[in-house]
Amino acid sequence: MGATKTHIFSIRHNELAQAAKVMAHPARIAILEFISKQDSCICTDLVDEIGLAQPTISQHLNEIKKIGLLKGTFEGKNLCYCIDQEKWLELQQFFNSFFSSINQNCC
Amino acid sequence: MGATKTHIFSIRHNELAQAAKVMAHPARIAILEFISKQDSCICTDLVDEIGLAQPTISQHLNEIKKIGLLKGTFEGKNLCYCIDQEKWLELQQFFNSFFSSINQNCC
DNA sequence: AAATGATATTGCAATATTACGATGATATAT
DNA sequence: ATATATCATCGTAATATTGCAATATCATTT
Repeated sequence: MGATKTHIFSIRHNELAQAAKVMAHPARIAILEFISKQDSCICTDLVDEIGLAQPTISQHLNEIKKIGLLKGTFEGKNLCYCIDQEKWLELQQFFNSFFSSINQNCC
Repeated sequence: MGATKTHIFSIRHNELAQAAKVMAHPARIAILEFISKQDSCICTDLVDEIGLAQPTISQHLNEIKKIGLLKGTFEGKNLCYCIDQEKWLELQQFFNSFFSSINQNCC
Protein backbone atom coordinates (compact mmCIF):
# COMPACT_ATOMS: atom_id res chain seq x y z
CA MET A 1 0.00 0.00 0.00
CA GLY A 2 0.97 3.62 -0.27
CA ALA A 3 2.05 3.69 -3.88
CA THR A 4 -0.12 5.19 -6.57
CA LYS A 5 -1.82 2.47 -8.61
CA THR A 6 -0.80 3.90 -11.96
CA HIS A 7 -1.69 0.71 -13.83
CA ILE A 8 -5.42 1.15 -13.31
CA PHE A 9 -5.45 4.53 -15.04
CA SER A 10 -5.16 5.52 -18.67
CA ILE A 11 -1.89 6.76 -20.10
CA ARG A 12 -3.42 10.16 -20.67
CA HIS A 13 -4.55 10.45 -17.05
CA ASN A 14 -1.15 9.38 -15.81
CA GLU A 15 0.63 11.82 -18.08
CA LEU A 16 -1.57 14.70 -17.02
CA ALA A 17 -1.01 13.84 -13.37
CA GLN A 18 2.72 13.59 -13.88
CA ALA A 19 2.87 16.96 -15.58
CA ALA A 20 0.78 18.49 -12.82
CA LYS A 21 3.11 16.98 -10.26
CA VAL A 22 6.02 18.95 -11.67
CA MET A 23 4.11 22.13 -10.98
CA ALA A 24 2.85 20.90 -7.64
CA HIS A 25 5.67 22.54 -5.69
CA PRO A 26 6.14 26.27 -5.17
CA ALA A 27 9.89 25.99 -5.64
CA ARG A 28 9.43 24.55 -9.12
CA ILE A 29 6.90 27.22 -10.01
CA ALA A 30 9.36 29.85 -8.81
CA ILE A 31 12.23 28.21 -10.70
CA LEU A 32 10.28 28.12 -13.96
CA GLU A 33 9.27 31.73 -13.54
CA PHE A 34 12.77 32.85 -12.66
CA ILE A 35 14.39 31.02 -15.56
CA SER A 36 11.93 32.55 -17.98
CA LYS A 37 12.92 36.00 -16.80
CA GLN A 38 16.66 35.49 -17.26
CA ASP A 39 18.76 35.74 -20.38
CA SER A 40 20.89 32.87 -19.22
CA CYS A 41 20.39 30.84 -16.12
CA ILE A 42 22.76 29.31 -13.65
CA CYS A 43 21.88 27.14 -10.70
CA THR A 44 23.69 29.39 -8.22
CA ASP A 45 21.45 32.30 -9.17
CA LEU A 46 18.53 30.06 -8.35
CA VAL A 47 19.99 29.10 -4.99
CA ASP A 48 20.33 32.79 -4.11
CA GLU A 49 16.94 33.65 -5.54
CA ILE A 50 14.85 30.82 -4.15
CA GLY A 51 16.49 30.29 -0.77
CA LEU A 52 16.86 26.53 -0.75
CA ALA A 53 20.13 24.60 -0.52
CA GLN A 54 21.96 23.86 -3.75
CA PRO A 55 21.26 20.11 -3.73
CA THR A 56 17.58 20.78 -3.22
CA ILE A 57 17.46 23.19 -6.17
CA SER A 58 19.36 20.65 -8.23
CA GLN A 59 16.78 18.02 -7.38
CA HIS A 60 13.89 20.27 -8.33
CA LEU A 61 15.60 21.13 -11.61
CA ASN A 62 15.88 17.44 -12.26
CA GLU A 63 12.15 16.93 -11.79
CA ILE A 64 11.50 19.66 -14.32
CA LYS A 65 14.10 18.23 -16.67
CA LYS A 66 12.60 14.73 -16.47
CA ILE A 67 9.48 15.67 -18.38
CA GLY A 68 11.54 17.51 -20.98
CA LEU A 69 10.74 21.06 -19.98
CA LEU A 70 14.37 22.17 -19.86
CA LYS A 71 16.90 22.38 -22.60
CA GLY A 72 20.37 23.86 -22.79
CA THR A 73 23.79 22.88 -21.59
CA PHE A 74 23.73 20.50 -18.67
CA GLU A 75 27.37 19.75 -17.96
CA GLY A 76 30.32 21.60 -16.56
CA LYS A 77 30.52 25.10 -15.21
CA ASN A 78 28.06 27.91 -15.80
CA LEU A 79 25.18 25.83 -17.02
CA CYS A 80 22.49 27.41 -19.08
CA TYR A 81 19.07 25.95 -18.37
CA CYS A 82 16.26 27.17 -20.53
CA ILE A 83 12.63 26.29 -20.87
CA ASP A 84 11.89 24.25 -23.96
CA GLN A 85 9.35 26.41 -25.73
CA GLU A 86 7.92 23.63 -27.82
CA LYS A 87 7.38 21.34 -24.84
CA TRP A 88 6.00 24.18 -22.79
CA LEU A 89 3.40 25.04 -25.41
CA GLU A 90 2.55 21.37 -25.76
CA LEU A 91 1.96 21.18 -22.03
CA GLN A 92 -0.11 24.33 -22.02
CA GLN A 93 -2.34 22.88 -24.71
CA PHE A 94 -2.54 19.57 -22.89
CA PHE A 95 -3.78 21.29 -19.75
CA ASN A 96 -6.02 23.63 -21.63
CA SER A 97 -7.80 20.88 -23.47
CA PHE A 98 -8.29 19.05 -20.19
CA PHE A 99 -9.70 22.16 -18.57
CA SER A 100 -11.96 22.75 -21.54
CA SER A 101 -13.26 19.20 -21.51
CA ILE A 102 -14.61 19.67 -17.98
CA ASN A 103 -17.34 22.11 -18.77
CA GLN A 104 -20.70 20.51 -18.30
CA ASN A 105 -22.84 21.42 -15.38
CA CYS A 106 -25.06 18.96 -13.57
CA CYS A 107 -26.38 20.73 -10.48
CA MET B 1 13.38 18.60 7.10
CA GLY B 2 10.96 16.94 4.75
CA ALA B 3 8.22 19.51 4.77
CA THR B 4 7.82 22.03 1.98
CA LYS B 5 9.07 25.47 3.05
CA THR B 6 5.95 27.30 2.00
CA HIS B 7 6.88 30.44 3.91
CA ILE B 8 9.76 31.30 1.60
CA PHE B 9 7.49 31.43 -1.45
CA SER B 10 4.92 33.95 -2.58
CA ILE B 11 1.23 33.35 -2.00
CA ARG B 12 0.71 33.10 -5.74
CA HIS B 13 3.38 30.44 -6.12
CA ASN B 14 1.95 28.46 -3.23
CA GLU B 15 -1.57 28.71 -4.58
CA LEU B 16 -0.52 27.58 -8.03
CA ALA B 17 1.40 24.65 -6.56
CA GLN B 18 -1.54 23.68 -4.38
CA ALA B 19 -3.92 23.72 -7.30
CA ALA B 20 -1.50 21.69 -9.37
CA LYS B 21 -1.23 19.21 -6.53
CA VAL B 22 -4.93 18.46 -6.76
CA MET B 23 -4.42 17.41 -10.36
CA ALA B 24 -1.17 15.59 -9.60
CA HIS B 25 -2.85 12.21 -9.19
CA PRO B 26 -4.40 10.14 -11.97
CA ALA B 27 -7.34 9.15 -9.75
CA ARG B 28 -8.29 12.78 -9.25
CA ILE B 29 -7.96 13.52 -12.95
CA ALA B 30 -10.19 10.52 -13.65
CA ILE B 31 -12.68 11.58 -10.99
CA LEU B 32 -12.98 15.09 -12.37
CA GLU B 33 -13.45 13.76 -15.87
CA PHE B 34 -16.00 11.19 -14.78
CA ILE B 35 -18.04 13.64 -12.75
CA SER B 36 -18.17 16.06 -15.64
CA LYS B 37 -19.64 13.35 -17.84
CA GLN B 38 -22.43 12.41 -15.43
CA ASP B 39 -25.76 14.05 -14.83
CA SER B 40 -25.52 13.28 -11.17
CA CYS B 41 -22.65 11.72 -9.37
CA ILE B 42 -22.47 9.29 -6.53
CA CYS B 43 -19.36 8.04 -4.83
CA THR B 44 -20.22 4.39 -5.43
CA ASP B 45 -20.28 4.99 -9.17
CA LEU B 46 -16.81 6.37 -8.81
CA VAL B 47 -15.64 3.36 -6.81
CA ASP B 48 -16.88 1.05 -9.58
CA GLU B 49 -15.53 3.28 -12.30
CA ILE B 50 -12.10 4.08 -10.90
CA GLY B 51 -11.24 0.84 -9.17
CA LEU B 52 -10.02 2.10 -5.83
CA ALA B 53 -11.55 1.36 -2.43
CA GLN B 54 -14.36 3.57 -1.25
CA PRO B 55 -12.38 5.29 1.53
CA THR B 56 -9.64 6.10 -0.97
CA ILE B 57 -12.10 7.69 -3.40
CA SER B 58 -13.61 9.60 -0.51
CA GLN B 59 -10.17 10.93 0.37
CA HIS B 60 -9.47 12.02 -3.19
CA LEU B 61 -12.85 13.72 -3.39
CA ASN B 62 -11.94 15.57 -0.24
CA GLU B 63 -8.72 16.87 -1.78
CA ILE B 64 -10.71 18.20 -4.73
CA LYS B 65 -13.33 19.65 -2.41
CA LYS B 66 -10.71 21.42 -0.29
CA ILE B 67 -9.82 23.90 -3.02
CA GLY B 68 -13.47 24.54 -3.73
CA LEU B 69 -13.78 22.65 -7.00
CA LEU B 70 -16.83 20.66 -5.93
CA LYS B 71 -20.29 21.83 -5.05
CA GLY B 72 -23.55 20.02 -4.46
CA THR B 73 -25.04 17.99 -1.68
CA PHE B 74 -22.48 16.49 0.62
CA GLU B 75 -24.49 14.64 3.24
CA GLY B 76 -26.67 11.57 3.40
CA LYS B 77 -27.32 9.01 0.77
CA ASN B 78 -26.94 9.47 -2.96
CA LEU B 79 -24.67 12.46 -2.83
CA CYS B 80 -24.45 14.70 -5.81
CA TYR B 81 -20.97 16.05 -6.34
CA CYS B 82 -20.57 18.50 -9.16
CA ILE B 83 -17.73 20.61 -10.42
CA ASP B 84 -18.04 24.25 -9.53
CA GLN B 85 -17.97 25.92 -12.94
CA GLU B 86 -16.92 29.31 -11.66
CA LYS B 87 -14.02 27.92 -9.66
CA TRP B 88 -13.00 25.67 -12.52
CA LEU B 89 -12.84 28.57 -14.98
CA GLU B 90 -10.95 30.61 -12.42
CA LEU B 91 -8.41 27.81 -12.12
CA GLN B 92 -8.14 27.41 -15.86
CA GLN B 93 -7.37 31.10 -16.20
CA PHE B 94 -4.91 30.96 -13.33
CA PHE B 95 -2.97 28.18 -15.04
CA ASN B 96 -3.29 29.73 -18.43
CA SER B 97 -1.88 33.03 -17.32
CA PHE B 98 1.00 31.20 -15.67
CA PHE B 99 1.67 29.23 -18.83
CA SER B 100 1.50 32.38 -20.90
CA SER B 101 3.89 34.25 -18.64
CA ILE B 102 6.59 31.67 -19.32
CA ASN B 103 7.19 32.49 -22.91
CA GLN B 104 10.55 34.09 -23.31
CA ASN B 105 13.34 32.19 -24.92
CA CYS B 106 16.96 32.50 -23.90
CA CYS B 107 18.89 29.77 -25.73
C1' DA C 1 49.06 19.97 -11.64
C1' DA C 2 46.73 22.06 -7.93
C1' DA C 3 43.14 25.23 -6.57
C1' DT C 4 38.67 27.11 -7.43
C1' DG C 5 33.91 27.47 -8.68
C1' DA C 6 29.59 25.37 -10.17
C1' DT C 7 26.61 21.68 -10.38
C1' DA C 8 25.46 16.56 -9.52
C1' DT C 9 25.03 12.61 -6.57
C1' DT C 10 24.58 10.07 -2.29
C1' DG C 11 22.66 9.09 2.04
C1' DC C 12 19.61 10.01 5.35
C1' DA C 13 16.01 12.21 8.36
C1' DA C 14 11.50 14.44 8.53
C1' DT C 15 7.19 14.80 6.62
C1' DA C 16 3.46 13.95 3.22
C1' DT C 17 0.76 11.03 0.36
C1' DT C 18 -1.62 6.91 -0.96
C1' DA C 19 -4.32 3.07 0.07
C1' DC C 20 -7.43 0.21 2.63
C1' DG C 21 -9.79 -2.38 6.56
C1' DA C 22 -12.66 -1.39 10.31
C1' DT C 23 -15.92 1.37 11.98
C1' DG C 24 -19.27 5.28 12.31
C1' DA C 25 -23.00 8.11 10.68
C1' DT C 26 -27.07 8.97 8.13
C1' DA C 27 -30.91 8.27 5.00
C1' DT C 28 -34.10 5.18 2.91
C1' DA C 29 -36.54 0.82 2.51
C1' DT C 30 -38.77 -3.14 4.60
C1' DA D 1 -37.61 -0.49 14.60
C1' DT D 2 -34.41 -3.09 11.94
C1' DA D 3 -31.96 -3.81 7.83
C1' DT D 4 -29.62 -1.97 3.97
C1' DA D 5 -27.13 1.19 1.18
C1' DT D 6 -24.05 5.09 0.81
C1' DC D 7 -20.62 7.94 2.19
C1' DA D 8 -17.23 9.74 6.03
C1' DT D 9 -13.69 9.06 9.42
C1' DC D 10 -10.07 6.68 11.97
C1' DG D 11 -6.05 4.12 12.31
C1' DT D 12 -2.26 2.35 10.20
C1' DA D 13 1.06 0.40 6.78
C1' DA D 14 3.62 1.27 2.60
C1' DT D 15 5.65 4.44 -0.29
C1' DA D 16 6.94 9.10 -2.04
C1' DT D 17 8.58 13.72 -1.45
C1' DT D 18 11.30 17.32 0.52
C1' DG D 19 15.43 19.08 2.24
C1' DC D 20 20.23 19.24 3.41
C1' DA D 21 25.13 17.87 4.76
C1' DA D 22 28.77 15.53 2.83
C1' DT D 23 30.93 14.28 -1.07
C1' DA D 24 31.84 13.70 -6.00
C1' DT D 25 32.46 15.49 -10.62
C1' DC D 26 34.07 18.43 -13.95
C1' DA D 27 35.53 22.68 -16.34
C1' DT D 28 38.27 26.67 -15.78
C1' DT D 29 42.01 29.34 -13.52
C1' DT D 30 46.35 30.00 -11.63
